[in-house]
Amino acid sequence: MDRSTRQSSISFLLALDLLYMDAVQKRRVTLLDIAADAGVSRATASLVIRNVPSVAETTRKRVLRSIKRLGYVYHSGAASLRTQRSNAVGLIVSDITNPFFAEASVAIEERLAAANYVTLLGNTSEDRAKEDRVLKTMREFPAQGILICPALEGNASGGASALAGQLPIVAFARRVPGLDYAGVDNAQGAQLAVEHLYQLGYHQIAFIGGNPNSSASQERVEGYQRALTRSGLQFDPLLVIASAPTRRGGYESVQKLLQIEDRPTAALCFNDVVALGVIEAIQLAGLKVGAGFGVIGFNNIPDAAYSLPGLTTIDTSPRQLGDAAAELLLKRIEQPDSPTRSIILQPRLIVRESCRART
Amino acid sequence: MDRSTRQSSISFLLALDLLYMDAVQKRRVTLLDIAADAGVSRATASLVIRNVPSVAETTRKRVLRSIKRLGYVYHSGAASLRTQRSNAVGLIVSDITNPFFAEASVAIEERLAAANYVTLLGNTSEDRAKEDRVLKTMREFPAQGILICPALEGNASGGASALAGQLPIVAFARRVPGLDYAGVDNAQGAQLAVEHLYQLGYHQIAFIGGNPNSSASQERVEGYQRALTRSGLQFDPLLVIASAPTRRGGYESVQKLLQIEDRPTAALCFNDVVALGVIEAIQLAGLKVGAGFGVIGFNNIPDAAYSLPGLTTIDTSPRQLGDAAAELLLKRIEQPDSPTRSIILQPRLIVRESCRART
DNA sequence: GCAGCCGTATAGATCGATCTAATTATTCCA
DNA sequence: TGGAATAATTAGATCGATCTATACGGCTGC
Repeated sequence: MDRSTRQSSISFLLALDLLYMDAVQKRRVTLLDIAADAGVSRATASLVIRNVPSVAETTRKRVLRSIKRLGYVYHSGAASLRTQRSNAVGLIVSDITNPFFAEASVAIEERLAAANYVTLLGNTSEDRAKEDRVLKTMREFPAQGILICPALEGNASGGASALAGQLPIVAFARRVPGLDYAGVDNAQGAQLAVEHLYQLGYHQIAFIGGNPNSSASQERVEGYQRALTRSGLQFDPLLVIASAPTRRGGYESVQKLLQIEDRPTAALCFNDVVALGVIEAIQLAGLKVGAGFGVIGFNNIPDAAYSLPGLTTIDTSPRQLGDAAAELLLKRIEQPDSPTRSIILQPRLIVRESCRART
Repeated sequence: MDRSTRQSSISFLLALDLLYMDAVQKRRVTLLDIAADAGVSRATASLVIRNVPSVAETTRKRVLRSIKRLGYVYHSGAASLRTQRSNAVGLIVSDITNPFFAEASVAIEERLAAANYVTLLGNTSEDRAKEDRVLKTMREFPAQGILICPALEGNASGGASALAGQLPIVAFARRVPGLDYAGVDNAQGAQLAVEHLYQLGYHQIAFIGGNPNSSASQERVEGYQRALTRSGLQFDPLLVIASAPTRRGGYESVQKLLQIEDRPTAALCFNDVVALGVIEAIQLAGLKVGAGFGVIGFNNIPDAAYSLPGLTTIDTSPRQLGDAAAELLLKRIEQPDSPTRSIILQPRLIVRESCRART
């Protein structure tokens, strides 16, 4: 069946086609079919589906009727090839199982969808090799831009850095040298937390959790240290206990914490999930979270409000973060050669019951 | 600059091109450029990048060198158009913020990536309108198949059902009539839980959480009811308390629970997150979770092991679920006309401390 | 009556790959 | 050494849309 002859003997071949569709194979209905059916050219049909105003009302109606009648489905892949815009953006997350990233991802997906982009998801599970694979796939797709929270291990995303000039790409939550960045003022957040603890009378403060490779962790430790110094307290590297950023990580860190002589009276945790693990373990050890032992988290995930005791934490609003990151990327797609930008969100202290005035 | 003339006067124009690339605009390097540079045809270049063996070793090397030299990037979008395979699959989740779905999504993304598919993410936030929009976008993309956990509100995904014949599509975690389905034997899980409670001496058992519109919830309530009956207990609709499937939902449900005369002594919760909320609220009310009041969750999320007390729960292995769902979809993409299939995973009881023998 | 213009419609080239069918090089064996 | 068999290569069509440049009919105004 020769495609180019179809236009000439419209209705006859159409009937044939419909028969074939059910019996042999469902051939895709294309603009050419629509054009033939409506008695216009491919070009005109294209104008109609794109809502270009220069089409006479009567023809538009006729084309729309054909579209409905034949069950036409738009093929954006084909359009992408011609327009050179795939309307796809890659979202690379180190661990979408982490509530903070999950929230941020939702915000990103929403913002992108609103701007008419499809989100390509890649979860790296903190694995650099997987990250490189995903990056490659997305670039070849080709995605019009990429949002990435780089996997840890090593200090920066080599793959992502390398693409910097070639593809709009924005880092979020973790810095990558040379890239646009949306993040939280981690140092400031940690500082707020430590000052709060200090004012309540906690003077032996540990920092629990976080991977030393992550910029987020580095910045938080930095703020922690700065606040200690400003309050006239001594910074002791032994009080910084690294762990996986999970509940389990927090739980297990407490064992180390309890072995320290001159045992800490409070802990600033890398994030809320870690903090919840710390709380369980501390309580299990017979200490009283809230009065005897102060705990502060980071991120203010929904669960934080419903733990017992309620978790005092630093709000970092992942949704805003995701929104900001998506916004940065959209801007960069528009202007690929603009200078790199950063958006740093200011965190807030949320006071609950997990650290009250020390008795 | 005429594209078709380029092939004839290779090196001269190439030099020009490179100059232009930096200065004016970076034109994409295509297979035609590679072919010209390597002194072969477009077709041969294509054979090389696809690793087709029928290419002489010397030409292969020559082409590969050109690819590297010109910095060629494969364009799968163009290939998709020709091969009619986009290598993209849509993943539509009602709420990826829910740890259960997050885990399942990770497994899905991994399985799809292994099969060389890109995952298009759509988060519906339980919003049917958003769901329809996402479905449309993905169908037009065009995705080769779709994995969907339909949004609630109404009882079935109208949009998804409608696409059943036209596009490979698999439902997971929540049933959709007429579609392939990967899910958990919810009734069986609930039954295990109730039997466990009964044997430990809890005879006044409530069911907390879950949206009556979700098939998962319906099935769990069904199993709950069946187990009660088998154990010779009375089913009381008042003991079934609906709520959002969140920590907050569980927390708030406890208020209603405590107002019931002849107050329940145990609760089977719709999921672990709800259960954690229930535990907090119950403890706040001065009851003792574990001995005085039994709580069982559903899903066995990582947090369940680290709550205090450890949460007895029904393991539903979201990763396996995601894996099974992806598997179903891949099979259906291969054989679009095969009869619909279901994979129902069998849950296991995980005993921890949140319900011990009733004292 | 004719140039000029506006509103519509369209033919044909194009995006960047792959596929088909045919062509050219090379090898092998009688 | 000739001719068949096999290996390697390629021209041109194709996927399904959009874009550019042009054509055409009708209307205005001088």
